[in-house]
Amino acid sequence: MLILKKKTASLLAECIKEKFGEGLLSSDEIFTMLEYPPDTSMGDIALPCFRLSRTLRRSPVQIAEILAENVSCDEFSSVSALNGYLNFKVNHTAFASRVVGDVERLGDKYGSPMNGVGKKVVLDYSSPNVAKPFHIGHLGTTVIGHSLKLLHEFAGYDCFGINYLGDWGTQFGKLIVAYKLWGDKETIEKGGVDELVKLYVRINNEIKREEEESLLKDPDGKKSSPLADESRREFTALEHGDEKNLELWRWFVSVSLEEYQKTYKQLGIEFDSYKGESFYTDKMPAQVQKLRDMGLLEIDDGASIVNLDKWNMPVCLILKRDGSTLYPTRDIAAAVYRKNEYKFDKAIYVTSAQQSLHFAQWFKVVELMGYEWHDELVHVPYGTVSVNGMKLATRTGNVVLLKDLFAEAIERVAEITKEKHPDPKECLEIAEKVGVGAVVFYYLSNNRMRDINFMMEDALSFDGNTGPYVQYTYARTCSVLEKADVKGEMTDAELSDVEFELAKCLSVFPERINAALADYEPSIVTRYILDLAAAFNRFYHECKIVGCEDEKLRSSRIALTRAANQVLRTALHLICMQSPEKI
RNA sequence: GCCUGCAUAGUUAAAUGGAUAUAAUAACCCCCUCCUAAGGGGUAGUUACAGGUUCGAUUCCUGUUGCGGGUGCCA
Repeated sequence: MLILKKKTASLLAECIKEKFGEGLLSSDEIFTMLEYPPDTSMGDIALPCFRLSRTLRRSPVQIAEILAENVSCDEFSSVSALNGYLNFKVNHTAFASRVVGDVERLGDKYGSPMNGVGKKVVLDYSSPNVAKPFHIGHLGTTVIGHSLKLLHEFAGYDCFGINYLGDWGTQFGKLIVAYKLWGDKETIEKGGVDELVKLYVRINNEIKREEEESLLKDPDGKKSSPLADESRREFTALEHGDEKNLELWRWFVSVSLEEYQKTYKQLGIEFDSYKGESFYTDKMPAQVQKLRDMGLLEIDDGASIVNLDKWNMPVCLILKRDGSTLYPTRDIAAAVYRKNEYKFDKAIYVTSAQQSLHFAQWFKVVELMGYEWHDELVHVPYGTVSVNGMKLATRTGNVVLLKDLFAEAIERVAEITKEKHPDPKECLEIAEKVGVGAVVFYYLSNNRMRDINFMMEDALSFDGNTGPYVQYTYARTCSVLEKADVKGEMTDAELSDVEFELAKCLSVFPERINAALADYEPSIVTRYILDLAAAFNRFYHECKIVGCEDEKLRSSRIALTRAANQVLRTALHLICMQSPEKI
């Protein structure tokens, strides 16, 4: 469709030159004015002539009429004027042949803009905190991040996915203390992260209790807790390389990671690096020193800050009063390390929109430090998740673990699947793809900036605009192709509207991919998939494919089905979904 | 206070400044002797408010209201 639009634009530019005079409008200008009519009965491509009215000094209606009479080409079956719009109807058969031919020729590269070749992108996403629950709140960064990675790979970029694990900080002091007091190796090896979380929650409660007690004893004094003090000591020991604590820490990390891997595996996600916060601890002092040397640091109330008044932002804290580092410090050090190590052309950070200010601040600091690559840093924020209308809160227990969510989805799907697929192994395989896919699809349907209210019933439903619907459609294309007697290729058989609409939908895929990349917006792909699935299903219902008696038409229809199959598979992959051949 | 995001059928969501604002869902009604009914078709129902820019505004600007987030020693 893109090519046709370009061709239309140059055709129009020439015609305008001829009828209205030299140098009025370039082909590129006209191209941006072309659009798709809301109703296909009007046409397939349209040029609104209102803006032309001033430069061409005629009424829009007249312009449309003049152009309609003077533009023609064999790609169009008709060119007509209507209310100031110039409408082009595309020749069905020729157009479909070309589109299907493109898909056939390019295969799983069809739709790729290929503008990332030779460039490198690092993506920072998912990044759960070790020994804390991996819950539904992490779904956004995980699937948006991975989808963006896949999209960039599709565009030819060399991609590097980083899971910036929250694997450092005072919580490990607490965990070490809790483990020494109440922990038990076997229980944790068996229970995994859940057991670590239990220990963490328990010690936090204990600390809170101790602090309250201390206040009761001495209402005017500072609250104190021996356990908290002990935790700080243990973390300091860890920082200083205490071998015993290091060993425990490594173990906590590996236990957590092992469990996260299971979820990642269900999603088909692999990371290229798991370098977490701990990795960058020794890389911060150099950056702090650089800030100091450049005179960017100010001491305010004992803390070291970078003043950002000029940019209408609050100060960026670099060092606490006690000299310890903060989140921005680590992010800056990590960015510098990654630039040197991976030589990225773009670094993408996928986090909740709550962190938008934080990113704006440290991006600015990086700029002030004179790193010329500051404009290669991109923050991709997304809206807050709530579940069934309630905010996520560990305290109130409104926390849904990702593994539980997926398990629930898989179980529900299996209920239906087992009727069609009695073999338990096959049933489970399908249920896993469809169950996980349902959740992912539901999440990625939304514009990422919108706050999402995760309604369990909707996320796990199978009707309408859902993951199961599109996967089912994909399986349907597979089933048709399996039954087809010939490979199928486009012929000169006359095509009806539904067939043409399907071809049109296929032709628009590259444009949607471009839009998704430009906006860092996977939901554009998700919505495209729905359009394509709907177009295919209508085609499927109205047209007999393998049973079609006209040999030429059958061949064309099979070819169309194969093209739909290819594009659905490509698109599903780009939003982290599997393409089951049977459902 | 300041900064920032969001506001569309009962509900969840679409709509590069363009034509009659799309879908899904819930409700009602059709379609399996037919390539997978997790499907297709039909009926009914929407742009928070007030201005402005424009030939034209759901879209851009200003203000109001409502909800969310951020705002110096958490990440």
